[in-house]
Amino acid sequence: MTNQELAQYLFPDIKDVSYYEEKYRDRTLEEGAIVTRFAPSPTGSVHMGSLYQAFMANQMAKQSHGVFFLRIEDTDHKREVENGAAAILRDLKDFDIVPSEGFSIGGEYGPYLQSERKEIYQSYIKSLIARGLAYPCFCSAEEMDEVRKIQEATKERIGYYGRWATCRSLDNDEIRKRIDAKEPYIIRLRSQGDFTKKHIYHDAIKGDVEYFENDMDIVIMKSDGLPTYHFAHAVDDHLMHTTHVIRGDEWLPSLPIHLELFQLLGFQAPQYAHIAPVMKLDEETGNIRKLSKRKDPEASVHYYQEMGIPVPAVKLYLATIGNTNFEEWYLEHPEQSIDDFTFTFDKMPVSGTLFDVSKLENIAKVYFSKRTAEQIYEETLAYSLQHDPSFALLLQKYREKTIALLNIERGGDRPRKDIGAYPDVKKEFWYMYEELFDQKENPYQEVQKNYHVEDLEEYITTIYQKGKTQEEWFQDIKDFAAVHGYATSRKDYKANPEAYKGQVSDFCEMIRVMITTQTISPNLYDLMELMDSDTLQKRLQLFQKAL
RNA sequence: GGUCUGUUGGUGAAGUGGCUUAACACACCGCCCUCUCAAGGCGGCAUUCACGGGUCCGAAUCCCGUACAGACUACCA
Repeated sequence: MTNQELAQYLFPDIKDVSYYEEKYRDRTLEEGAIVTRFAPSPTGSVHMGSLYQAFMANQMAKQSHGVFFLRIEDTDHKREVENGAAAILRDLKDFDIVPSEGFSIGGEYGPYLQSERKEIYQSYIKSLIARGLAYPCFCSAEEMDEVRKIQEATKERIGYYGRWATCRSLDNDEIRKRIDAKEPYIIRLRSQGDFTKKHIYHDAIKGDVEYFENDMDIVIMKSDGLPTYHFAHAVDDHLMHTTHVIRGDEWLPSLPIHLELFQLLGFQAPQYAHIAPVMKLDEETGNIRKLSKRKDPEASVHYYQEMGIPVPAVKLYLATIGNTNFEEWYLEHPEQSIDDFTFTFDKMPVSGTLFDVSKLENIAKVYFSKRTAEQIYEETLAYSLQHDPSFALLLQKYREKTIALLNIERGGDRPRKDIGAYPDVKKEFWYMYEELFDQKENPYQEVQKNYHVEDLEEYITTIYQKGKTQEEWFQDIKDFAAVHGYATSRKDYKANPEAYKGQVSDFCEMIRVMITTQTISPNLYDLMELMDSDTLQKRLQLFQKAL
């Protein structure tokens, strides 16, 4: 029995590869357009590391007027999660990463679900068998375990290659007999590689990497008739005309396999770009490791939605770690957006990036500082409706007041930067809502100081008036403080601290603590302007009682 | 065990043989300013680029070795 006859016998109804080559023609795109993809397994919600990859791939395609498509790699049904693919699509959409083609979107290079491409893969496997470049293998899992044990004991390379590849030399007629006898089998590649030959591949991100030719007769078709990742990757990315394979660097070690597959199949290999993983410091072991979906809450993209960190801030962070020169560029062009920046592969980090939470926070704060009070109000309301309904009610009740609060020191060259997430609005201004203030028992955190409450009472009852300008207001405080023994200049006070009760700033701190219970708050003048006189009186009495 | 990749301050990092007495950003600390809080400004924070050799007039940058970390080594992707 010849190889051709064996191929025909194994896959009698499978079309010739020329059919598919004809069907999936070259894309017509402009010069330099990047065709790339996001190709996850349908295991449910997207992981931060995957989102990062999808984000970069999307930017690369977009900026080059190329294509970013979504392919679902569901060749392993054991891993599959119900509605996993839909969850992926939704997560991507939440982050404004919208493929232009692919699963549940459509396109001319589909189907984009690998389990629906079985005949396509088999067509190429058939051609490989016909050319003697693939063969059925009947080795059982138990046999393979035995071989591995021997290889471990003798310290040989582990795998199915060379003299270990026992099914490699099976006679075609015997193969046929065993298949007729319903013996289960898989299809392996008949590797032509030589493990002693070393080459250099230029990865778009990693640069030159050294590798030995692959000589493993890897499995290309499983006993269920579906391909393995390696084979599906080669066939799909060829037929879908992917120019750049952007994927995690855990794939780097299988590069030799993929290169050989492309070569034996007669395909032009794509440009590979292996992305370094997002890492995290494991507090238990003290080691750095890949961010894990199971162990780390921040690995889930939903975490950021829960925490109230806006999507654009997360994307800004991804851009920051994605291209090392992005951060500086953004600093120089604060009014521009991510899409105005041109990402390049060679500016992507080569080694793993530690997930930097404080950096994210800072980026979020800067992001918030550029938004308007109305925008923040609306978004905080939307967030609170889901996560903090009672606060949402207050926001609705005091809409104008809240916007006015959010407007304090907003805009201009030096905006405040104290809101980094939606819940911060409550943390920042809770004391301005009577309902929340009343709920707190003994709220004052800073009563250790020797405050002169009698001065405070006098100031509130006789001096303070709403409706003045900030300059007038402050002049009043200064005058009052001076009369009551506070230093009006820092230098005076420093020169002779014994002579004063304190500085004007100490007097102001007292007012601040009385109103807000804390020593840090937005501009006191604005807060007082937004508080009615009854409330002010109440706060004064409460404060006196607390001291 | 084997193969591959990486290693620059607390963190992200720039750096591709001389312009580096190692940018920039975050964090932290200090000072200044605004006669309030922030914001802002200035300064401090690696005399040294994991370690050991080598090449060179000259190395964080090139080569070799060691250590450490990570990934892969499935009919998982």
